[in-house]
Amino acid sequence: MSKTAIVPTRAENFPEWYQQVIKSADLAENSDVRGCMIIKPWGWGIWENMQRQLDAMFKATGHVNAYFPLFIPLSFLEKEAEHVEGFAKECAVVTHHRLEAKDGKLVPAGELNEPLVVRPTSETIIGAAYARWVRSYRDLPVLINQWANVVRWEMRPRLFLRTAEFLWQEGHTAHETKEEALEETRKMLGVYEKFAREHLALPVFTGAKSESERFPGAVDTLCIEAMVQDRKAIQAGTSHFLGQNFSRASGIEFATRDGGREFAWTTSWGVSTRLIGTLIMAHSDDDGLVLPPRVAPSQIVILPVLTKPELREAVLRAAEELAAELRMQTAFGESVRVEIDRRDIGGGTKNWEWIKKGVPLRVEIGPRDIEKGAVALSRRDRSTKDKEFPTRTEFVASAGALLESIQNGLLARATAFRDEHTKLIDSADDFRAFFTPKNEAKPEIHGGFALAHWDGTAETEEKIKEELKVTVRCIPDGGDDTPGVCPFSGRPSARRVIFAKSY
RNA sequence: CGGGCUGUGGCUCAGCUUGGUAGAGCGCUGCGUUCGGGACGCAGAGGCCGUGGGUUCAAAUCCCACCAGCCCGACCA
Repeated sequence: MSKTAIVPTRAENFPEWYQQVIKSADLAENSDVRGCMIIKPWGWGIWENMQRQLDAMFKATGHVNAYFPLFIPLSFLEKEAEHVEGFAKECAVVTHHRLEAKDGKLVPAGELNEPLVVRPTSETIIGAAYARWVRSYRDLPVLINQWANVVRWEMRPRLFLRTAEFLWQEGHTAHETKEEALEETRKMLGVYEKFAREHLALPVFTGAKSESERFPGAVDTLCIEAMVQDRKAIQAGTSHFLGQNFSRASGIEFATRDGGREFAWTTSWGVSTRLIGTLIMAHSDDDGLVLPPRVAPSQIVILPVLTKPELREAVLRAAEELAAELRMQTAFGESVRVEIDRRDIGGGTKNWEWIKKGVPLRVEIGPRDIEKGAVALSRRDRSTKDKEFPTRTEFVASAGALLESIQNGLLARATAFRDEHTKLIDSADDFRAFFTPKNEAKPEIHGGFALAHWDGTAETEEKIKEELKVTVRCIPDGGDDTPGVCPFSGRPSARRVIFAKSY
């Protein structure tokens, strides 16, 4: 048995492995406020890349950015009945606006006339603004996105996957017609799917949520659903068709082309820092984080071999020169991101730190390499022992292609994994067997996505959830839509849906 | 919000049963030897033992209360 950098391994204890990967890669940590995390530079670097790349895709589809307030008047939240019900239990509420010293302590003072809710999402406050901005069909569509933090007071937080405060983007659009709004909802789901696949190397299923999993207040919730290495599903992004529910609640009304009045058709769509958690669980291994090059804060780290003091200067200079040449190369249409680790610590320790951080390419350069005009190259998608020795020139010329091949390799691997654990299931017994671990005391990784028929009722869904903790993750687009029989109720089923345990 | 467990240097923990001068490993700092796969030696810094009260000549240790965290449940787009 070989030693792994992460203890325990994925097979031994997946949730604990996940925490250790984050810690070892120095991505984030829990803060002094329960449920809130500190995102450290390496983790933030990933988010910055996601933001930059997604933002470009939003702009390319005609959206602009704006910013709406963190605080929402309580009365706004009350406007949409289902919305209230969905979020009321997890809202942080601001009731005072001042602190006064009393017995050496600070106590809240200056009670607000109307409490303010820290946004759990922004439909209501953005709706109120749109109601003022939209007068005529000529004012439509409104295509706005905002990058923001939101707060949902979660009982059981987990770094990146579910935190009380998290970062996201929320797009909010208003349209003249139902068809246009539906098209927008679809279009943005497509953007998410493409981003997940091409940038995060995550194959995802797209589809619609069942009634019970729908966004509170939405007519329809579309989602991208990913599978991670413990074979559970994770909702990685959602796009909602809100119909006229929110425009009616907020009064987004416009004069139609024929002189009538109508409520606008709205959508909203978002992805969050949860994508980072998804990324970690999808690609990382027992030696730590594995990053798709496209979102890696640094794609190549140069590790100068600093042995003899008299050679130090020369080695560092060679490292600088190599870095400069690499930065002139491109991968994915951007210039290659390179950093040099100049720290004077043990070479082995340093190397392992970068393995755990998941940097795609590690390049050692020392006196012997300089002499031979070579570098020692290691890829994060290969064994940690593998080392190649291309010439320096070869390496520089191939750097971009190497990164792209790592990116493609990760996607291929994740796709194979997902396909291997996606099964057509037709009987209730097979379904139970699929989702039941062999060792109840210490459940092993089991299950996956079950493509099974479902009668479409919330009762059947609830029954399955009770028994197996398995839910309908999505009613997938495309694929097999032949009718069948629901194995749980015997009633007719319009088509197969994806069942899985989920995050 | 229920049930269980845990709070001791930066981190992981021992010490508590049976009260008597605060411990280890890792990490950190300095010096030296090392260095192409997780180095070693020596010297050092660093702690109101979660908080408050009680018992006692004496409390990390016993008792009570509170606070915080973790796990399990409930809850969760």
